Amino acid sequence: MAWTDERVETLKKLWADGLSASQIAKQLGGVTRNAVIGKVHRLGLSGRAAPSRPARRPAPRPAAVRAPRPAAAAQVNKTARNGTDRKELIAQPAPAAPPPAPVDAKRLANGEYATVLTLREGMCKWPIGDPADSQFRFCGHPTKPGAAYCEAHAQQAYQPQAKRKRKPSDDARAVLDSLQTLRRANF
DNA sequence: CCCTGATTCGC
DNA sequence: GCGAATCAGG
Repeated sequence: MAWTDERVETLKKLWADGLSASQIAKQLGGVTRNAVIGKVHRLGLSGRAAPSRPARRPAPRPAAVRAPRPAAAAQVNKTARNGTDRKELIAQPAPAAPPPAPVDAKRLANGEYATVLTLREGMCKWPIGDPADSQFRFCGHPTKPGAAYCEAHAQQAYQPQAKRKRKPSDDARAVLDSLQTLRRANF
């Protein structure tokens, strides 16, 4: 992607607006943040009014002492690095409904609870109780093929990040609720 | 680890 | 001139 007059103007404006090089690169498209920074320097735009952080100016490294860059290794890494740089952000769906209450552990055919020794594929691996306690066991309810947890605990385990945004007081209540649930399960 | 800008140098 | 690789740091 060439630096057309229009793209250069956009670059100048966004840079003056205080956007970071990576943000400008995303907005322009077809360039990396390195390309943007390189262009900024060639245009003589480096050094802005109010960057989020002042750019430090350390002592320049002596070129003669600097280790040579391995060109071959650079080529190998190019694809992966570009893939990382161009990664697009995907909009997150709306938060899910609150998770259901935890389930009681399932008893096995012999009346015991699932332990680390008896837990099998297809059994919910949700831990219940203190792992150091002899009463420690696993949920043990059936899972979908390949799933680590039963439906209820899967919802508990895989909550969207967004819906965890609550008031601190609510978080404290959730902790107390969890402790009471554990007590009920163990004693 | 995420991110920031700065610099070098092969192309 | 361009920008990937790298550096130096928050």
